[in-house]
Amino acid sequence: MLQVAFIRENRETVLKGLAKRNYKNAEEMVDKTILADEERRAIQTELDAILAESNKLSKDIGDLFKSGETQKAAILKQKTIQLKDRSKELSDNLQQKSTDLQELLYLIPNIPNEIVPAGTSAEDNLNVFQEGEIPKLHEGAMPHWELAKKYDIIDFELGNKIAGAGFPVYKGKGAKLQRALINYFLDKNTAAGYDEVQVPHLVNEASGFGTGQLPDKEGQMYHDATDNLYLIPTAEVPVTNIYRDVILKESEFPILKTAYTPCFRREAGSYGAHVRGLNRLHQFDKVEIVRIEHPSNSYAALELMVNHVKGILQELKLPYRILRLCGGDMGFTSALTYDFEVFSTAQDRWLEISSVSNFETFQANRLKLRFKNSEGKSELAHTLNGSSLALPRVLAGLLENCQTPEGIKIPDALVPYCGFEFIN
RNA sequence: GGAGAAAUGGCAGAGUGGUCGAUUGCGGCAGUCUUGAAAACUGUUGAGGGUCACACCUCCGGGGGUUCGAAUCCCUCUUUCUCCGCCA
Repeated sequence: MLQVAFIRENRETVLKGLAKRNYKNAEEMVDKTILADEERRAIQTELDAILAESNKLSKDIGDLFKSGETQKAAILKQKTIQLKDRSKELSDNLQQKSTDLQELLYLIPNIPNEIVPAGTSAEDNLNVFQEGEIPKLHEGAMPHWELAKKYDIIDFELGNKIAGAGFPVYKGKGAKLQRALINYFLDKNTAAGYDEVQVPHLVNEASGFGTGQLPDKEGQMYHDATDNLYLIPTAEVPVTNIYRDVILKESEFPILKTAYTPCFRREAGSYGAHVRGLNRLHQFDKVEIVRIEHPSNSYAALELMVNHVKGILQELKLPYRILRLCGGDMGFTSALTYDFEVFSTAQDRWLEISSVSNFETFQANRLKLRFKNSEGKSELAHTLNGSSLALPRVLAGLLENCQTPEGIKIPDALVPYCGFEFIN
């Protein structure tokens, strides 16, 4: 959520940023917001004046009672009763106007960083880096869903029987490889200074609002209506919300957290060839990294995160590229996002495996995540997060790119974690 | 799930209707002393709105009510603790 004072003082910058996102009705929305804010403050000012007067009268009444001048006190009482009617009215108006303003602010996405390319779709993302050799596969090489069946390591039909489409069952070496990847990623992250946490997989409404999943992505999360809890779509939600309503000391920066969690996404309405196998699931595993940073350091931190993920992919020897997302493809809350994609040789397409973003103060403003700056004033912190990494597509890329006529050759870095070199 | 107790500033802990946004202690920060540190002493130290800056307004778990006036009284919800029940 943008700060209303920022919108008020930087109307043109905000409009320019929203244009880059192809945000509809930007001008109307922004002006409505500015107007609502003005109205809110006008009501507040009037209300404050009345409350001040009424506070003063109440004190006087107290004094009069003490000195026994009950007649005079009775006269003042009459006055305060009138003020009370008016203040009640104003405070109702204020509440309504504040809610209106809040609702408008919830609908306005983050302003993209200057270097974010303009564009409307994935086509316009900027390829900023690519490395790793795309292997030449042998005759009869298969996509991962066929390999999964051939070696009996992932059973999609069985998952469908138990829960539904998009809930695979990992079996034998497949299950073990999952566990190996999770441990490997966590170890890489903790070695890089990220502090490991285990967090709830269900979150309340306040947490959903804090990181920006609510109110706009309501339908993408599984929701338990009985207790009003949401299954997390990513560890970003519970981990970042650790710092909701927190005022940090400047010396506490930077804060680095990593967590493994399953992720749940309803992903309603997307079916077809591109969602086969592991490409898109309702439940998947992911290891996440989260940073809370001083505003002056957040873009340096973003670079560190990008390099960290690079390091892992290099060690796994997977061919990958890095995209700087364009305004139209970026998430609602992000100011700058780099997507990592691994090349799936057998499918002949790139698969997104990580998304690393700087949210600047957008989440912090919702979270009320602040720090005391050197002048002793509260200032919003910057939040960042990235996948390090999402399992299913790494697994898909790994199965497809590492396949040989003899079986799947496990990358060296993972062998100590899974205890076998081949799936055959 | 049942019964009882509680919820106050970073922490501890006073405050049961009228200069209480809140005594005090610890912690934090600044200073004095010291070569430096510790100790001691002095000062300072919640958040939000509003203002050029003041003034002023709001907040004592959340919401509502009584009253001219509520941290203090009433209702309600939530959470925590203790006891009982159930249980991986």
